[in-house]
Amino acid sequence: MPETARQIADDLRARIESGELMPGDRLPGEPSLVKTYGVAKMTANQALKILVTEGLAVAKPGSGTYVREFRPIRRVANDRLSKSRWSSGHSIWAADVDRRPMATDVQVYEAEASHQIARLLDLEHGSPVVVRSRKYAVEDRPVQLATSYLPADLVRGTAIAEPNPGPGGIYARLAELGAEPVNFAEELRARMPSEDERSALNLAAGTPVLEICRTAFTEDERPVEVNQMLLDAGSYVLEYRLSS
Amino acid sequence: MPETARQIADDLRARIESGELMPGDRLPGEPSLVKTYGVAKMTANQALKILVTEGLAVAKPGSGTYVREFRPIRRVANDRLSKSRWSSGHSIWAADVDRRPMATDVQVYEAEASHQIARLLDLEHGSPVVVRSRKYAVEDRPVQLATSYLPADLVRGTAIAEPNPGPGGIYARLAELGAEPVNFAEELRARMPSEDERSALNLAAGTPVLEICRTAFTEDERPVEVNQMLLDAGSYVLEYRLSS
DNA sequence: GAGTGGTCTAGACCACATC
DNA sequence: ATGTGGTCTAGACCACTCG
Repeated sequence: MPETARQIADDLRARIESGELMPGDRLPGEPSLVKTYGVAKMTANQALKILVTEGLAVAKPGSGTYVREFRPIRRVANDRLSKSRWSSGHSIWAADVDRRPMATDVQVYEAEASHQIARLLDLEHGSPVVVRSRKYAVEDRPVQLATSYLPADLVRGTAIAEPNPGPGGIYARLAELGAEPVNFAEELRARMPSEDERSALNLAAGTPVLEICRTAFTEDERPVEVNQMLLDAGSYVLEYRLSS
Repeated sequence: MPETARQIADDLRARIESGELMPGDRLPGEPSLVKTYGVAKMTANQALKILVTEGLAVAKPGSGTYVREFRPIRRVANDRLSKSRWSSGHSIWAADVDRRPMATDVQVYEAEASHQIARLLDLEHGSPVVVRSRKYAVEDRPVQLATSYLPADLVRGTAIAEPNPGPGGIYARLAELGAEPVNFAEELRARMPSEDERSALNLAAGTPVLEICRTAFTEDERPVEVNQMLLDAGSYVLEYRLSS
């Protein structure tokens, strides 16, 4: 009778999806599964691990394995300017709107542009760039890493090169420099995190990350900022609004 | 000496990230790891499985475990109308532009709107909707599932209720009905797939999915279509362009 | 202290690939 | 026919949490 671990996982998954086991509930433990299914302890362990890697459950050593909860943050890409006329409110996933990530651990320094960054910013390889690296957290839980790159020749000596760029953020400062960003291109991808990323974001196993690379352009199509973001996919729902 | 499986996985991961092992290369097999690390076979198995669930490797039973390749398709959300002035070409991830997904397995039928769909389409719960379900594939590999819902009162009896909606697709037909979609809202989320989804998309373990729910609105802000998509995250890079 | 998940071993059988 | 990954067992030790 092989395939046992998967079948146990299937059983438990069905009980989760049917609503019998609700988010936050404790799943049957390993000893319980050993008894009810007549399998070895390690098989029971693997069955639970399947649910964990699927993102359906979270293991708390010493306590139990629990059905995962999903309470995402809503990130509206067109936030700054869209008057959000059509379709505000018609959302498919419930999300806490009021929980807003706060920036922590801001680090600012100057470095040489990598090939990739240089290409995106229309710079020579090795040109100096100001790097702004920061972590965002909600209720002490990290949810996003972000690193911005700006041409050093443009922003050196301004508030943009300081940890706190002042009211309105770096975009307000860029506008004051005559380089207001008005167009944005976002490239987006989902994947599993590396070990480093998993520990930095304190991710449970089975949680993917959303990798976003946003380039900001001025009115005359000059790239002035590249922002590389890494989001905990279990904490975010992204929203985009597009018009013809 | 516990933590062995993770350490072996760390070693192999480092060799992948350093470029010593390239995409498509074969990783050391279980017997090899048993010898070089002096561990039990199952520990070697788990080490390889860690890399698989991280999406870094693909196991081919009977053959070996290989470094995964990433050759995404580019999906430009603003495709239809953006003149793509600023920043075409400045992309961060290499992507095959010419590989375009083709629709297969188109199914069209009428059903009653669920709570969710009814709310998004501004309909009464249980109102009739036309459902268009289809699968997209590239070179015989499935990459996307999509299901569209449209008010049956609007589209019943038109080409939209046929498997092949004709040139220009259903949006051209909607325009002919005086309900041309001009505004779109996309909600997006990444997560691990269910078993059903994994088999439908033929996903390797360790591959997340991108879940997109797009609502299309007419000029007078009336929702006329809800399209729920499920993308193989290992096959896609999404691009969005935003303007002030 | 009792219970939990996490991990490892040593050995076994299977289905499948490749040759 | 050989080698591969996939899985299971039975028993063991650990670190942790909880009452």
